[in-house]
Amino acid sequence: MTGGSQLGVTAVIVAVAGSTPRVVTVRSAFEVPPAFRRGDMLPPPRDALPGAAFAPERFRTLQEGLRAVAEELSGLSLRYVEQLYTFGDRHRDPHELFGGPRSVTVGYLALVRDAPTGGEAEAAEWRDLYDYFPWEDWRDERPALLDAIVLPALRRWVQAATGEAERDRRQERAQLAFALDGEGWDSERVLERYELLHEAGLVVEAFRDRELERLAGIDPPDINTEVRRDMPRALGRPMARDGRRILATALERLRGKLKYRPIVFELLPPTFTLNQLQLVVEALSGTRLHKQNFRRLMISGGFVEPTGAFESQTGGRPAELFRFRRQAIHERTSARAIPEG
Amino acid sequence: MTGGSQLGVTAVIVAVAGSTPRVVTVRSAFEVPPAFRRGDMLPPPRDALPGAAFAPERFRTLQEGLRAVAEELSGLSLRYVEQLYTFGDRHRDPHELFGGPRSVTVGYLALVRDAPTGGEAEAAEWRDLYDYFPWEDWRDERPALLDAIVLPALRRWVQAATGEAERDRRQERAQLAFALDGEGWDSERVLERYELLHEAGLVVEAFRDRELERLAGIDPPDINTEVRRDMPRALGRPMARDGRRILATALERLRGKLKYRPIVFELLPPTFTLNQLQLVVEALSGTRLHKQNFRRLMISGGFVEPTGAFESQTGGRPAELFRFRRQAIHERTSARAIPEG
DNA sequence: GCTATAATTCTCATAATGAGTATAATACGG
DNA sequence: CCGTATTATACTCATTATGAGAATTATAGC
Repeated sequence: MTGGSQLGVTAVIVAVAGSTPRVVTVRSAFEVPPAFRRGDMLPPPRDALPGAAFAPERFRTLQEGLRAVAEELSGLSLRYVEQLYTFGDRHRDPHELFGGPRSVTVGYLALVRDAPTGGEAEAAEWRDLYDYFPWEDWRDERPALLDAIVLPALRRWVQAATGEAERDRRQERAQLAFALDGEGWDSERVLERYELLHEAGLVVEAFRDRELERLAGIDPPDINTEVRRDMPRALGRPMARDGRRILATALERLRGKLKYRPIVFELLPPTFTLNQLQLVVEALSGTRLHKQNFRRLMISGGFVEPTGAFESQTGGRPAELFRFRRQAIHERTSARAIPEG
Repeated sequence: MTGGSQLGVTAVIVAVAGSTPRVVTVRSAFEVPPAFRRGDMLPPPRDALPGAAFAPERFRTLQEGLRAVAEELSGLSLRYVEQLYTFGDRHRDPHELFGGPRSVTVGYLALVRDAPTGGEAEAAEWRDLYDYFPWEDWRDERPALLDAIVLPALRRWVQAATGEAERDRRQERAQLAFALDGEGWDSERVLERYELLHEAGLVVEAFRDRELERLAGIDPPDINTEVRRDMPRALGRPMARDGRRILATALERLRGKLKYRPIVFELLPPTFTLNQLQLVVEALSGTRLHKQNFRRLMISGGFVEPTGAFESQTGGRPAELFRFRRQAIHERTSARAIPEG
């Protein structure tokens, strides 16, 4: 059809265990056909997002196709599923470089309750989300690698621009995404940051993509590759294909939605303490929240109601168990769902 | 090629002329192959959203493909383009009913400055957005057709449910989308409302879809069809295929985004009065805003700055011309972009 | 100069927010 | 049984944001 494009679905399946946000990954297939392999290549990334070709004859909707992928892969039945974005850039799948069709995939975000630990299905593995984006976790402190690695490298990248106009553009983008001058980090700009790092040659994928283009006989445009073989993974764990781009899109959407829709509850058991709830929100937003104000917003905002039961394994005063108020979805639509401080 | 699916792109191109929100439509092709046509069919809807099959060999990205569609169609060069959603439900394109492949389309929202009136390109036409969703325009008053037609019909639909559980589900959905009991209309739930009307058989498309399934020899599930040939278009102007669903998705996104990102400015000339700005926001949000507070938010929120020039064709005191402050994008990310009252 | 019209500025009560301090209920070591 | 550490929960307060409206200003047309 249409000169060959292949449609698939890709899942970003997220859970939070305690205060660790986790995502399902599978082992990646080798990205380079045997005929093109060479001995000195970067090892292929082990992690990929679960996905499959979309089979229209089997499924009434794309989302059904996605649910099937998740079930077949890990036995997980997804609670909350939301379409994210459709990725169709040229060469997003390396197979296209070696004669394959254009690969287009519809990315989905799915939320599940906690992570079934340990011995689950074959290839599926849960990984810490921040392994892929260490610069996004500001819960304990401003991530050290920002000042140690990212910002200096970005400044060099800005300076290395040819022409003043291009330098200004780079400066503005770096400022907006990474708050170069220290003020104004926007926790939601996850995708913008990842794409900037890719463009500046600071993630392993940038190096790999260039190498693949060379192998395929395309002369890649010369990008600034700070990343060498000897410093792989300095900026987060890589993923196969454009996996990290899709993952960044998911985290960005999640952080944005958290603020005005009560979706955290999809990640929690039926009853929970306010502290558990807060830890989950913090895990995803990557920031710390003011405990008392968080509690105030949840209760007076009508998001939760007390059950009367208590949890006493707290180490201090027992905490009351709450449940989500489903009617909250109806009321006060423009209510914020998490406070700032 | 995974059992045959056809990938396309579809554009929702929006402009606002004065206080009228408009969208580009093209003439629709006949939806039923000649061999299946019958004399007593509903006339095919004249309006369709512009779109085309995606040609991967021509375009590096899906968005490039979309821009090309828009240019070839109307000579429009799009200022602002945003991917909306990918539509891939079975039978969304009637051709699939008659042996065609599954049709999947990536919908885009595009904003352009004003509408080039009159003699534009071949098939393209600008139409009032609210022709398709008359129940969404609350600027002058609560739309009369809500109480006259929609709510009574929805109540009948709720009552007609088989089984109490299903009735409760319908009741809750109708309440959430249309504020059945009078309180709590949420201007953002555009898609939910359209889909509910479709499911309740209150838009012409519901009738048409059933008719098409009959023609194709599929026995359609019996839905409640309030809509008859003799009352077509009572609930808005129909569109070919799932055009109105895509359009509803676009309006919903637009209304949502308006609240926290300064995108209105994409629709305005470089300088404008605050009244013009307000009229455009109102045109899209479908509500009236408090003039003084709107002004306060725009100025103190840093979205606009005065130019010193004035517009004197106002009929009263001349209004100062303002321009958009691009830096506003950087500052205060969580700032609201329109006030409530 | 008077009037109609619309833009603009100001005022004010109320609610929401950010940041604390104070108090309550448990476990545990002595 | 008491004191202490620990965590949950309640309460306070200053500041800002919001919704609503009155008052003032600048034009056009008679």
